[in-house]
Amino acid sequence: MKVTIADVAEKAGVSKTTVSRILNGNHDHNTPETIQTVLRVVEELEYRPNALAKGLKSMKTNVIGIVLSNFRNEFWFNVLEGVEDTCKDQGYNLMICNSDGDPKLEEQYIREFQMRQVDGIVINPTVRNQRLYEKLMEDKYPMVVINRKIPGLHANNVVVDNIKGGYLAVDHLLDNGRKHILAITYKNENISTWQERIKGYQDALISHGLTESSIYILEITSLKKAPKQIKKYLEENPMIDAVFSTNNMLTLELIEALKKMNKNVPADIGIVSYDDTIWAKHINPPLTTIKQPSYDIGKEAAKLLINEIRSKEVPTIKNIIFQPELVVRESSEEIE
Amino acid sequence: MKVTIADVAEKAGVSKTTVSRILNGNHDHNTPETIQTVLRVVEELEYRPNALAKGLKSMKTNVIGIVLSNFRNEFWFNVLEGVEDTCKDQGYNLMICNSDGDPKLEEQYIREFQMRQVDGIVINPTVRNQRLYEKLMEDKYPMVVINRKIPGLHANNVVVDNIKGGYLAVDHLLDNGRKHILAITYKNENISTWQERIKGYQDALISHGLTESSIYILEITSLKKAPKQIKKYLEENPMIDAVFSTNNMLTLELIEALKKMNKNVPADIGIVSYDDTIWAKHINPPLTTIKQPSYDIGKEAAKLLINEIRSKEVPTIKNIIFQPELVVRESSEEIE
DNA sequence: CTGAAAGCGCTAACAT
DNA sequence: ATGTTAGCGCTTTCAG
Repeated sequence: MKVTIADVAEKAGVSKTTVSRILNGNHDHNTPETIQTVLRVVEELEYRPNALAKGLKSMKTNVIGIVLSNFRNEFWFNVLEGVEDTCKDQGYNLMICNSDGDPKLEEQYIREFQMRQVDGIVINPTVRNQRLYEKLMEDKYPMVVINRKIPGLHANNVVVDNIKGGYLAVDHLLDNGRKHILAITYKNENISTWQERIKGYQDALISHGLTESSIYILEITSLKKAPKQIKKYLEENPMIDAVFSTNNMLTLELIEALKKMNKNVPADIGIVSYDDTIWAKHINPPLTTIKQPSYDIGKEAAKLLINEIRSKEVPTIKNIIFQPELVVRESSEEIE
Repeated sequence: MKVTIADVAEKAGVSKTTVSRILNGNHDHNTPETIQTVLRVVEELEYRPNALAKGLKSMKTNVIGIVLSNFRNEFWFNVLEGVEDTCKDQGYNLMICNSDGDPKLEEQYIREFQMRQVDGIVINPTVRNQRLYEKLMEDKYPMVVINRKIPGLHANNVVVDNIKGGYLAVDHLLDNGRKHILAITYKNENISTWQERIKGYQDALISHGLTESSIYILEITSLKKAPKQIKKYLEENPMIDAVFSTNNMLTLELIEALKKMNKNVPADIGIVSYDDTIWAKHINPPLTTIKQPSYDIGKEAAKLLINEIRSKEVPTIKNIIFQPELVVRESSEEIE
């Protein structure tokens, strides 16, 4: 049978109140002997407080929920690691789920988090549940939005400067003599990240004196079909001499396509990819990438959230923007 | 303010019991009108049952915990995806944490899970908390051990046949004309996985008529130092013409080392790696790998666990062994 | 310095 | 067909 606080109290010959107080560090006014006894009995009985009962009273669970949109990308694991580390340090546990980009699922998971009295949530939003997001804000439910921005929502936000990322990538390619740069994106969703990366792409073109006619954008809708789509596009646009890939999984498919076309990287086509994954430098040729501080994103997001949860007054909304970084390798090498 | 079942009951003009019954589907004996009214009020008030209170009564939380030992390996993400999918289907939520191979942390996390009344746990054990594991079994705490075996523990277990994996890899290399095969392992822990893979390696050597003198094993203790360690070993043992890498992250370092030594793969050194990661086929050259059904491991483990949680009688302990698969690519190509 | 008692939100006998 | 009541295990006034 489960041992409860009553069992401890009885065996120690004190009241539940006393046990509770001692276990929660409110023993300013307890006899050292009482404390000793209680702690000993707790040991003997291997008493573990029931967090459910505790939470029911205090309405705090010390659990935070995180809704991701994807379990397939290394990026998210680094983010998770950051969140986990912070949670561990601060005494929180993590409930994790994956909306898989589905707004229905996202809503369901958030509801479940709320029912479970999760203290707050970190979310990479599908950006398709505007009413829900607004409701959460109205209810002052502690929340941190990561990676994407929700248009018109004044919420805690931890993102990377994606315009900058796109700019860095394309500016670098142009500097290295590339003239006709194709940008490829994954999934046609209303998602700020790749739109901003494309914005950066365009900014770079403009700042190098290029015009609209130099804009080449290909939207990939499915990873499986990607190699074919890319191949087709490159055949139809033979002037392309570089590709800016806004997604690291997509880059692998791009390379596949180029291999099939017998195109050489970087001689024929230069590449800059997004996210400095563990394999980026081992690919042939080693990839130039835009590196995002994924671990720090997770770490900061969790800190921000826990801060908001703990603060008594209404906390100020914070907007943290991390800077991406260009990591130069062979795939974007200079051509004359 | 939070709306509770009492608020709903009052506004609907019925008792809490009635609301509870209707919300939980026990409305065999309720007037259709009552049901209507209650559901309407629930809508209006946006009532969400408090899972904490519910759990406190029923001593079931519909949460399962999972303790991983690592967030850095793609393998685990696939496992997680499998677990998640099953949980979603079965109405469970997931609490995830990362022991990082540290037995202290592992113990702490399991304790927290228990305090939170998590219904059961899936664990990739550090295999260093024997007493704890035994205690969990004695307490009949629903548990499924994945990926590794805990010596002497008769627990639910979902693993891949690692001996087979090692055998497949090395048998293949020998068939393709390799004579001196080095096996590299990561971390010197008491861990069944790589020990078994090494066992398979040895079995393959023996079945090809080779003796102890053909055994080459290198234990890497740190990923960072791996390239140097490997380089040194290969220089000291120039007869080596193939490497069986028991860990996919290690393979990347191996390739790094070979690159520095100007060794050609597969001409000079053949490679078989473990885990068919997304990048394996995009590496130069494309890697021959041992593929593990990681998603299915997660899926089965979760099913097994939920089964045990739900079964009334004492459930039989199950031991599921998945078979690995050899995926042949260029890195292990035949030599004369 | 310690205890009694109320109550967090919900469910489930046990009435009616 | 519905309501009353007694807890689940814990914290927290309020009293002593």
